[in-house]
Amino acid sequence: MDDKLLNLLGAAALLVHDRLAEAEAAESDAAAIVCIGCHPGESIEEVSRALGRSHSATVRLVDRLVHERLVRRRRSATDRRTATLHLTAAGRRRHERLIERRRSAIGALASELSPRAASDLERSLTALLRAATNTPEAARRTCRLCAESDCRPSGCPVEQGASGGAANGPR
Amino acid sequence: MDDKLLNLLGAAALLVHDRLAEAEAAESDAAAIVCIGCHPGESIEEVSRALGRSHSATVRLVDRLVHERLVRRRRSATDRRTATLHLTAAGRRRHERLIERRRSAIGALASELSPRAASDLERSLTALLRAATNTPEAARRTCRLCAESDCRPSGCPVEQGASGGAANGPR
DNA sequence: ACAGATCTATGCGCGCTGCATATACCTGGG
DNA sequence: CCCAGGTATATGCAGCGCGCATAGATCTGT
Repeated sequence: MDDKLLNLLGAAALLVHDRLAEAEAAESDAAAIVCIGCHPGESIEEVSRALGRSHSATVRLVDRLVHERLVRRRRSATDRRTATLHLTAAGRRRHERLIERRRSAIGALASELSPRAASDLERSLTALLRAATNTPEAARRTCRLCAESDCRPSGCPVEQGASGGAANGPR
Repeated sequence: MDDKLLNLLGAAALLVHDRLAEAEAAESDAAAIVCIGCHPGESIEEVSRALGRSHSATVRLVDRLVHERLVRRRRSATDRRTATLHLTAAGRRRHERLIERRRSAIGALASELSPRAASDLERSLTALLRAATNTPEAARRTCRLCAESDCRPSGCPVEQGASGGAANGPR
């Protein structure tokens, strides 16, 4: 395996991450908004696994978002221990804004690519993501900031990898 | 521009970042070790710019590393305000270990790729990194975790982008 | 020689974290 | 029916790393 490729991959990941951080579209709060926005009704426990944070950290995180009137926390009807989380109208607007910022931050990078380079990149990243994702949990984690509506129609390679099948899910 | 590609790029960056974080080879302390290891004698101010942290945060960071006997802080002979930073022997060992962890974390991802996909990825990432880097400062920042010895021999696209030229630096 | 810039260092308060624990609730075995 | 063990949320606590504001030392140009 080519050591230079490893550096390129690491550097590119860092570059993308930095640009997202500048756009305030990276990590924690943003991921929670996206997570709750795409999967309404999930519990704190589920969100904490998708975010890779401890349960208590997620509790405080949700506290903050509730305090900012972005998230509503209700008790489940069927299991009165668990909370069900939903975005408020303001939360949905924030979600939209996050997706938009993410799109433009990454778009600013990708727009420099030639069509040829773009299709090379899409093919090779698809292979990388599919191979690296084994479980649905890992898929949730990897896609925790994605705009799912952009990916789903043409098939998310992360989810495909997670479902174990080679191409399009279990047969 | 294809919105799906944006998601793929964002997800892959997150995946790589998470794997590096698990390997404790991401951010702050690690970046400082690599930074000082590759550019011995630099000042706290220079390191803080490469890391993208405030000056005071970098002072405390260096304090910690000095306290762990990984870094030596001396005063410059020519400018007695500035500190010159160097790794100790233990620091160099840590540097080696970090590079090794990073290599294996990213290698575990990249090793799944077919030779064809790997060369596609290398070409397209090279284009991406070159286009996204305009200044030497940005290059330092993007490469703050790289194993420079792996990249330099065959030309780092980040540095080439930073030096302003289209291909191989200014003519 | 003095003013302003530059570099390092520190006091302070804040925000987020994980650990340990408390409380509430569900589930299954007797 | 009741109780033990598991699960989910919430909270007290202490620690860490951060940035802001500022102090002190040193350089540079006029």
